[in-house]
Amino acid sequence: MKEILTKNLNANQQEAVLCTEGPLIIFAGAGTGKTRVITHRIAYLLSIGVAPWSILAVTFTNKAATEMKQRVIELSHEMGEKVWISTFHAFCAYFLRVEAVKIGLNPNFLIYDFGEQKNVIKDCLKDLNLDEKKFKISSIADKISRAKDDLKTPSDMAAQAEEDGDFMGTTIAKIYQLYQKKLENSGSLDFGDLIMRTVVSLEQYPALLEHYQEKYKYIMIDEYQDTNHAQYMFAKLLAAKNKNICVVGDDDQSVYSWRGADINNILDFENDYPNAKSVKLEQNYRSTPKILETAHKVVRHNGARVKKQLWTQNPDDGTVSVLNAATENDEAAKVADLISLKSMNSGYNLSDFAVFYRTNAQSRTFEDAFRREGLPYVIVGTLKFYDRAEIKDIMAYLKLIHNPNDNISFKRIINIPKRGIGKTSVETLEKFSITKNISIWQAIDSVQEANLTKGAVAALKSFSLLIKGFIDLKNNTSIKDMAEKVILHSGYLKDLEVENSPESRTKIENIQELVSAIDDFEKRSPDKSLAGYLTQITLISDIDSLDESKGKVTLMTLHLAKGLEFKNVFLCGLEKGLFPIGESAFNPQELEEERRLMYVGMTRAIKNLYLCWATERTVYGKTKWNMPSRFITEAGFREEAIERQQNIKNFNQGFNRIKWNKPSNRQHYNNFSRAKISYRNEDSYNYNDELTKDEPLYTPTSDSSPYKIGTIVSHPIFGKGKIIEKNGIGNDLKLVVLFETGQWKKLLARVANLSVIS
DNA sequence: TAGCCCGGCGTTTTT
DNA sequence: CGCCGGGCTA
Repeated sequence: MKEILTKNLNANQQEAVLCTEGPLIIFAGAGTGKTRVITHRIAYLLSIGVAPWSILAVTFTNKAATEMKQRVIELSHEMGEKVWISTFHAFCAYFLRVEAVKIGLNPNFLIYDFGEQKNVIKDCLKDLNLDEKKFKISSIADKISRAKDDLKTPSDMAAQAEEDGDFMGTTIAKIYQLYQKKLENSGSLDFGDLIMRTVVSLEQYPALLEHYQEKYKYIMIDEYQDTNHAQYMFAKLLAAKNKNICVVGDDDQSVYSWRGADINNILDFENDYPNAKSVKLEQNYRSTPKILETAHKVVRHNGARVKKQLWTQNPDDGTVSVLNAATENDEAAKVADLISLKSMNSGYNLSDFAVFYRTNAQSRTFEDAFRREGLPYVIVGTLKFYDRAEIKDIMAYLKLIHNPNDNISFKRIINIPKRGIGKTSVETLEKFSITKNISIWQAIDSVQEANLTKGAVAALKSFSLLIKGFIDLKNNTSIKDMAEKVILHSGYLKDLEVENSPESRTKIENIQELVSAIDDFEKRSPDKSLAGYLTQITLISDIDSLDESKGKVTLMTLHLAKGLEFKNVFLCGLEKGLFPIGESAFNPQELEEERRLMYVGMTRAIKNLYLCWATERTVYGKTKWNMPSRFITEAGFREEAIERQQNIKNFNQGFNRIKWNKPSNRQHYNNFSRAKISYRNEDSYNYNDELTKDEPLYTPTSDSSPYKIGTIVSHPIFGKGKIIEKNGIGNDLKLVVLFETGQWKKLLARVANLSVIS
């Protein structure tokens, strides 16, 4: 068995797999077979007689957890099924549900997502008479979340603020306190509570802690570099008895400090567990040596890191190159061109391409360019399916049916669809409920006392009847039927049907999708309760369903790219001020995190890596001239010369001529390549010839040459390329060809020796 | 109560 | 530039 489980592993991987007892830290660099090691280690534990229910493996994403679980099952079959593999949050939610009574928690608690958290905070500000302009909701939400990450209670926060003489902090502590009270009143927990309540309960109830310590004799924590203090304590408490804790991570890929992750957890592991064994996985199975070298050149600029360097036996093919564009539209157009070129002529599928950017706002130009080019793409975003308004509305109904005291859900749907219960009515009712110390729902029953208009009272009564009707059905109706009844009887669907706009039709489709997702859940999940469903929903995200994007280019932020790999990667917007973003260049710690993000992005690439930047970029309606990102120079691309051509005016005339005379799909090549900038490293040249200033960019329509814009050609030295500009005719015909390496050349057709491919 | 207009604001976001 | 939310008006 041991042989079977280790024969496909390298020496270091084997060492990690076979080390089962005592604390172990595995530094697993990008693409070094981390999941392989974790899953084999679990399988090995099972093979030597460890009971499956005594192994606990936690990660951060559902995607990682699902994948891990699947691979463990492949290796260990039924035994693998019984191993607990999940996210921190899912485990804690389960723990709190099971132990709720013991630890004084409402066992029917639901989980508030970020949007609901913000609504609660908004209510708190109103109650405390605080100005939303002074106390920004999202920043308060952030502070409260960070406090929970650090296991700080409202009074901890208040004490700290007083010690520091921090008036703002004192107020935030008050908000935090009220916020907790409101969560408790509505029987809800937020994400941070899941972890914090678990840790606090384990600390508070020694018998409980001992039980779980006994149960989980082997603990594995994935992505350890991203753990926050609460998660760190969680692992530490559970492992304290048996000390069989195995953490896996890569300090070079820690990019979530702004969410409370503490990179010191991984850096200090060997101090926490003095007899810990440490294994470094440095052989990379993903990328070319060139990509790894370039990525290392960047990340080695960081001070706070464990020294290590990835190496590989992979062949040294593929390219790393810098792609400069004139504007953000030009950047997107060039990327789109390269992708269509390579996918049509070099045997790549569209799903082999990914475009990464630092901010979500950058996705727009790519969407435009891809649509123009007819390239299918998928944006993996933060807007989850379950974040869509119509989905949240239906979910709010379900939540309210589950727990009518949920004020946030109540307020969300009280007037959706419109029932004539406006802001003022709700406000009056809520104030009334606060004075009576009951939920808004409960207040409806004594609504006569609340000084409301007759119409509002009647509307509230009928709303109350509607919800009560649903509640009566709750125990003998499936969730799917319940959802369908809600959609129908609330009038929600009817409103959308009457509207009959493209948007409303999309909403109806989404709602239908929700119903089938619910159906699916009820068929597959062992826990078919409404509470089970609502919990599961809150804990999933967009990226979990990424696999479906076959045949499409993937667009996403760098943060979402972690853990993925693509044959061709475009890192875009590599400009000063954009990446590293904002002021972070001035703060060493933030700069190092940005650099790790760059490293994460680079190490996603299997074959070809493009570092893209635009000389000019319009952000928030303002056009700015940019310098290339320091990460480009750190990657070893020497800045040979930067000389900007300012002749934009002349150029725009050319643009206009193209636009009016030939409204083709090429118009996004306006102000093409005005920057004369060249970069080189050892074996990757990227020299942009300067275009002659006065040439007309107008392309004659009567032209018999085989070279058209969009034609794919092959050059004896530069390889395959696509014609993206042409000027002149006959012997003077000049072409601008964008080659697969990302470099582009201006060529005189007469002498260039091009052959037409398609 | 509901719809419109204006002003402020705009990193990243595993759960 | 474009979105969202608050405040004002019909």
